[in-house]
Amino acid sequence: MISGTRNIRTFSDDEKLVDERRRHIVDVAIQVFVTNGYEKTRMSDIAKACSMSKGLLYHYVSCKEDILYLIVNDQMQGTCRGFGALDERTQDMSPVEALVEYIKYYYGTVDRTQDYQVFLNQVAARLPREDRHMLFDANNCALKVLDDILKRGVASGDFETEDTTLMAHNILMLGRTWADRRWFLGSRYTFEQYLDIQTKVIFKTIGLQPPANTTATG
Amino acid sequence: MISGTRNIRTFSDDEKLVDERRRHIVDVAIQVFVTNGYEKTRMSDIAKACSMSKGLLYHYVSCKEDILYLIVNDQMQGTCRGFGALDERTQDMSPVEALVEYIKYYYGTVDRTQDYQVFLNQVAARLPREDRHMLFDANNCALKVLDDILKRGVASGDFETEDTTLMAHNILMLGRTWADRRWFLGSRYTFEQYLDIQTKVIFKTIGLQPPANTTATG
Amino acid sequence: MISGTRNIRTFSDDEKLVDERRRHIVDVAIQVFVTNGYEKTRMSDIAKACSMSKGLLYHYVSCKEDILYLIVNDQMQGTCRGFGALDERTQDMSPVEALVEYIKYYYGTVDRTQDYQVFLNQVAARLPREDRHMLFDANNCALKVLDDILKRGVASGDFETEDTTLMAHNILMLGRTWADRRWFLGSRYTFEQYLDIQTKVIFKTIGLQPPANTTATG
Amino acid sequence: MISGTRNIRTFSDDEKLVDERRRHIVDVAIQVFVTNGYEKTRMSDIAKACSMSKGLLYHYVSCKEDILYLIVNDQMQGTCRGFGALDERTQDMSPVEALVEYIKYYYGTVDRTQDYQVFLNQVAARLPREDRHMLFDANNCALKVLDDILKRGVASGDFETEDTTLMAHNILMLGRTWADRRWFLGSRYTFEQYLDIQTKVIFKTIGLQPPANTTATG
DNA sequence: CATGAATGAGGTTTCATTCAT
DNA sequence: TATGAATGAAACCTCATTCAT
Repeated sequence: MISGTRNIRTFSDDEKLVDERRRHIVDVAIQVFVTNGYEKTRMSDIAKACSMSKGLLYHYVSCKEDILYLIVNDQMQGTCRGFGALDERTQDMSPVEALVEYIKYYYGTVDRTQDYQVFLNQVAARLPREDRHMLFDANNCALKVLDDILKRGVASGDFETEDTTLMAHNILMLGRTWADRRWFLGSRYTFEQYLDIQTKVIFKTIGLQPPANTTATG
Repeated sequence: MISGTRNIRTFSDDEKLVDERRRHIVDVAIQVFVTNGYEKTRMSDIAKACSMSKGLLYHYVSCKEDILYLIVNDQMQGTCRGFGALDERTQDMSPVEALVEYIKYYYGTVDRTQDYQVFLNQVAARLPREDRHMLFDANNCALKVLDDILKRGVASGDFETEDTTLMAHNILMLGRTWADRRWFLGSRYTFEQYLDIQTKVIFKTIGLQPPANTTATG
Repeated sequence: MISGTRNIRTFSDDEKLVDERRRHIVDVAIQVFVTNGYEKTRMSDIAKACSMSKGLLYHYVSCKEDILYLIVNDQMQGTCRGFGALDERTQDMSPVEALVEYIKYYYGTVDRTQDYQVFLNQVAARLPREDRHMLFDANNCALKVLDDILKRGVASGDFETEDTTLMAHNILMLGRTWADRRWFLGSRYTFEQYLDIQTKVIFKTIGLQPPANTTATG
Repeated sequence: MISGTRNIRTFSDDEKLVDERRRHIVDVAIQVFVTNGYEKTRMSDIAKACSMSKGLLYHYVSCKEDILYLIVNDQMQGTCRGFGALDERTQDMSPVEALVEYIKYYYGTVDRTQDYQVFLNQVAARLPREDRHMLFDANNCALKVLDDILKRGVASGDFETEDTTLMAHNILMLGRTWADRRWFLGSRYTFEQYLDIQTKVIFKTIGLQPPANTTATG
């Protein structure tokens, strides 16, 4: 399930076990990496956090970089799956509803994966060049869905914007910011407030009246 | 001149020489760090790039982290100085003029220091906690000036925005994005185009007509 | 049957099964060792090549060195048995016939066990001191039989040589050489040619006319 | 001077020092390898034997295999140089004198480098394929000189042998044997005796009267 | 009897930092 | 002031061996 394109050496033939263990390793390692930083984290730290011996860890992964790959790949697949579902879900909505749904979904995701977002900033440059495409792919996944919504809105006359792609990009970036600058934003707004205000700002930017009720739960 | 709050061990008494050498180290090291990453860069790499021996490098710096500190500190001081000057320069302008000037200045700075911006993402988490304040300070420096401009604009009725601080923050973030996402934006826009479009977007967001002529070259 | 002096731990009481399995392990392991080298071969490689689990392998052998011991011991016993039979077979022959028979037999053995011979060079120094005697024993086995033949030949006036033991040793060494230097000799002679020429050389060395017909196929 | 074809990573630019240190490492490491075996020897063992820290050892050598390469390369170059000189020295001699000189030289070399010869047997199979040529080269070096001598002797009617190359090879192998089987030969002969007897045997093999006086020093 | 997941000691290699010259 | 040889702690990774199932 985490297994993407790259093939990672294993000493076990039990595919189910390997997936399970890698799932565990990914879940644990990301926490350790986020806390200590990628470079400062030793393989033994990860092993300990996984309640495994170093040796066993190396049964499922052939080197430290593999873990990085697994983490990024896992997140990227999750991202794409999430936006795929969102895309379908918003097909029947009006552009405005779809936009609101999108923002709510994406900003929520950022909020839930703050640690990962920050971590990604640190390690993106470390990823071997042949693996960078994952970042592009995930970005495009997210962008495409929003771009479509904006295009529909422009076509229907709901939205005013010259460049839907840049607008989509901007909306994404302001979401990402919630993670990048939590040390600044976190002390000023709750997530709900941030979502609310930014939604209003975005609405205004594309020439819409602010939504009556953005957050579903109120 | 680069020496901020932190005191860094030196074996030299000639303060002028120390500053000169540190200036050189900072300028060179940032390039090396940006190219290879902080962790992958060895002290000997830096020494070689500086045309110094390792021993001499350690005359001006007591450890690798010192170099990181010097780099960030240098940039942060530059930032604050720049925004200080900008602040004075915009005092006599109308809010609209000041805003345009601000955006032009900040986005230009981001463009010129792209590498540093990206590098900072990687190493921010590595900075010892007692040095993180530099990031806050630089951020506040930049934010304060813009916030003032926005507040003046709101007061004068030129701008419409509920939360000037968030708006200022957004404007900054969209500038930073030019560096963070150059792999996406760089292939779609020249810097001038990006500046132009984002200025328009910002204007719309705060209820202004787009400026007649934002970029100097038109 | 393979079990020599040393007692090797087993988890099985079924002696016949143990012998059978060890026979298999020895036959397979020597191939793997010869291909990869003793040190580079992992126990899991051997287990896999034997179509066993590592655990089962350890039922018949207590450590890696045991396998080495079993291999050398097996070969050494085979050698001694072979030369024992040869000894009996040549008792009734004339010294000249016996010598020819000996050379044919020994050189043929070397040819058939080339890999083992080369392998032995690599690992002889690795054998624990208390197991080295196997090499001496096998050497003496082979030497004794030949020495006897030469002595008979000298006594009968057929052979001329001052030092039968050294002569015997030389004859053995030139046989071993077929394995040691196959990268040189193999491209110049077939085994039959090599056997033929060396037999002639040996004959001349001990003052005999070359044999009319040494190899069976002529 | 030890530097052959392969380029080995260094952290020092002082070529003279590097050569000197590598010379030392080679001289020491071969002793350690011979005593403990290549695989059982740890880099720290070599470092200690060289009175260096592990780290310094790695300044002159990039991995354990490099040391093996240096040793083999060094010996092989020494071999070729030695046989080159021998070749020149024997040009003006009669074939018989040249042969005696050759045997004395080669067998003496084997005697002096016993440890290395045995070591080479152990590690030949470990050498990366691209480095094996060194063994061929050294072998050919030695063989060529002897082959020439034998050919001259055959041409002059001094020697009788059908196949000079095989004869040369045999002579070499019986020399090598002094090292390979010192555990057998060493207890029966002194080196001088061995040299003496084998010279006689070789003489007889090529149809010569035994030399009046083989060992120069008597 | 049979399996292969699990262990952890131990080996190789790296590199920030020191210090004699 | 300037050098770079030297150090050694610490990281990564391997694999013989064990043992619960």
